[in-house]
Amino acid sequence: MISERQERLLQLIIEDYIKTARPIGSKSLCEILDCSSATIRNEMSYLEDMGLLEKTHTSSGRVPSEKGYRYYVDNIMKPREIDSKDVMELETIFNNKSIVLSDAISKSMEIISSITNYTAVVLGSTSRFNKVTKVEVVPIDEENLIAIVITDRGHVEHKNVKLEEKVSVAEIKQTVDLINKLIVGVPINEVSDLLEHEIKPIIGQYVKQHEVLYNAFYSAFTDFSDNNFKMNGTRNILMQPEFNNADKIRDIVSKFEDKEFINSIKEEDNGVNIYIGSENSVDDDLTIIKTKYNINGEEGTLALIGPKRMEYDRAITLLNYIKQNIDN
Amino acid sequence: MISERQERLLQLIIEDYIKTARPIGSKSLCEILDCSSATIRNEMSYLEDMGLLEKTHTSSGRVPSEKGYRYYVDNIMKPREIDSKDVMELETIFNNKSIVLSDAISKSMEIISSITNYTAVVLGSTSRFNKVTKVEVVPIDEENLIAIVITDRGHVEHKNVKLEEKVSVAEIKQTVDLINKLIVGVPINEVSDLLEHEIKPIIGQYVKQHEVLYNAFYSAFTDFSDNNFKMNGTRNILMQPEFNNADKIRDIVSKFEDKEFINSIKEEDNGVNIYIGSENSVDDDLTIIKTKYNINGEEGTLALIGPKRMEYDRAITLLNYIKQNIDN
DNA sequence: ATTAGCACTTAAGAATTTGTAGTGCTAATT
DNA sequence: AATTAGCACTACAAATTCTTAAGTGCTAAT
Repeated sequence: MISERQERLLQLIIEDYIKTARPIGSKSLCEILDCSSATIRNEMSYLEDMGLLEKTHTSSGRVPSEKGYRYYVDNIMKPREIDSKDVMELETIFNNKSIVLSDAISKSMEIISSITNYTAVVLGSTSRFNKVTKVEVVPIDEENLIAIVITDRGHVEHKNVKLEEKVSVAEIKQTVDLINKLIVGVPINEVSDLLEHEIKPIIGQYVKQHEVLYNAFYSAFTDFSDNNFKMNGTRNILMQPEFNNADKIRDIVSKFEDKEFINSIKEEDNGVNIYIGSENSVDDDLTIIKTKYNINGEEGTLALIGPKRMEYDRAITLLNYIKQNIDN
Repeated sequence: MISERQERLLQLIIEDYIKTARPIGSKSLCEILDCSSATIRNEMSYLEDMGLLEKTHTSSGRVPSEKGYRYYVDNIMKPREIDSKDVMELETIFNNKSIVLSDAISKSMEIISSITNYTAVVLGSTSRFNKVTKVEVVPIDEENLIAIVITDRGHVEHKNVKLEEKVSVAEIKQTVDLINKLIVGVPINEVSDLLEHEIKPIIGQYVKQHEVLYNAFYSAFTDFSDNNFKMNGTRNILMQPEFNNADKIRDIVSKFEDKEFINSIKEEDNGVNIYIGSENSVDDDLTIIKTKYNINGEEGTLALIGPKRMEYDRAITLLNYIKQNIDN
């Protein structure tokens, strides 16, 4: 068990370390805890035995361990009130009635990145439950056409398609009409099945060059994974003093280059999830806090990436604020 | 003036330095140039006086100066035949008839980045001369709609629009029909003018809530600058030994974060342009080679970013190869 | 339970040493 | 006149040592 004083000590060490990024020595806390450095050393030693603190070398001050941060987040930290300075800019975004939600989200994450100096990620993806509202095809010339799919939640997907052979405009129109008749209202995760099993045979009956056209549309409809991915303030995280090392920075930049990296983290629950160091699969030296939103079938992921000594309370509060605003 | 032997020496030094990234000493070239190191030192000293070589310190070997690279590119280097290994993968992409040009470009730049270990950039933008083929509006609910604009060259732009007040479906349809009637065939750079001076007054006559609708469409049509920007292999450039320094890497990453950075370089001519070090406005330690394509009104920029000791001949040849393939 | 006191540890920085890869210059050689 | 051998010199780079400062743990006294 951990005494009240020990918990208070842990809090002081973590919060100091978050600010300064330097190991904390026993002497520096004497006044605050109103006892001698020896006493503090004893307590520190106990916290180290519990795995909550670490030393960088035998005679160094203490640094929070991953477990220490976890303890702090779970037991000590209180979700702080959102800062009035912070909220100002964000509020104007969400109050602006003429701004579309997805833009509001991007914009607000930009702001969060810049005020926290962490890296913000928005990964918007269309829910599988979006239903097709309309399929539109615009011929460009005899070989090229554009297929556009619109869902009931306002998601638009378009794809340039190159036909391997020339196909008459009439046939294209016929095909599209057929598809439209059969496909509207179908959730997009069922589209490819439907295409293959129901629509394909029918096209075959009516359309001469059905193979060519079918292939073209099939590829247009199945490639729905064109996620919109936005990252703000990559540089911010690199500026943190713990990453003052060329190889470490290269490593992080490399990881960020794969746009799927954020998906490698499995969600725990529906709230704001915190992955400290090795709890995330991206990098042991990073903390990633992450949440999902799902508003009318448009779903997405928000994440904030910082060093392990992140200002947890502030970051969580901010991310929560955005989530609240999206959900309302 | 520079003698033949001096030019040969310069070439040897540059090509060696491109490979090794280490200063070249006089002794190492004795055998190749068939003379003593003292002679080479004399020649080197002359090349240094000409500003083509530099030393990192008084007793170091020589390193090419920016002027040296420039001389090399302008006078010594011969555009080398494209490597058969390099061309293989690229060829299959451009020979694949069912792949759309813009995808072929992205894909091939990806490959170039990975085989050269430089960073590749594709910045596609729609030419101002694309003409509007169709305007489509899909209502999502009473407050939201999607405006889609398609051009004759296959460019699709869509925008979610939030109406400040509820507008009847009939009115929306009326407005769209009006716009469609007047706007099809107009180059997109003239659209906003047309909207303002010709269409606005007409909408005013027929449509009750013309203000709301007009504002919505105006913002949808003017925001055409949604360039598609792709960068491959950011990490590659950071791995170069000359950037083995945390601050330098941070600096470069920061510069790359602004998607407009590549536009800050002014094109010289229509071919493949080379900007060595301070010749580009991005970073004194980088060389950027850059070219434009314009095929049927779809135009864009390709760039390859490497260290100053870039394999100029190879990089130029590769970029040229892509350009050729796009143009045909 | 707390604390004063002291021996001990380690990293980090400064100063010193040593080695090495190179230079420039001069005088001799071709 | 161009080339080269020879040598004194330079500056970094890597290894070594020295010094300091900030911390610890432990013991014995309070």
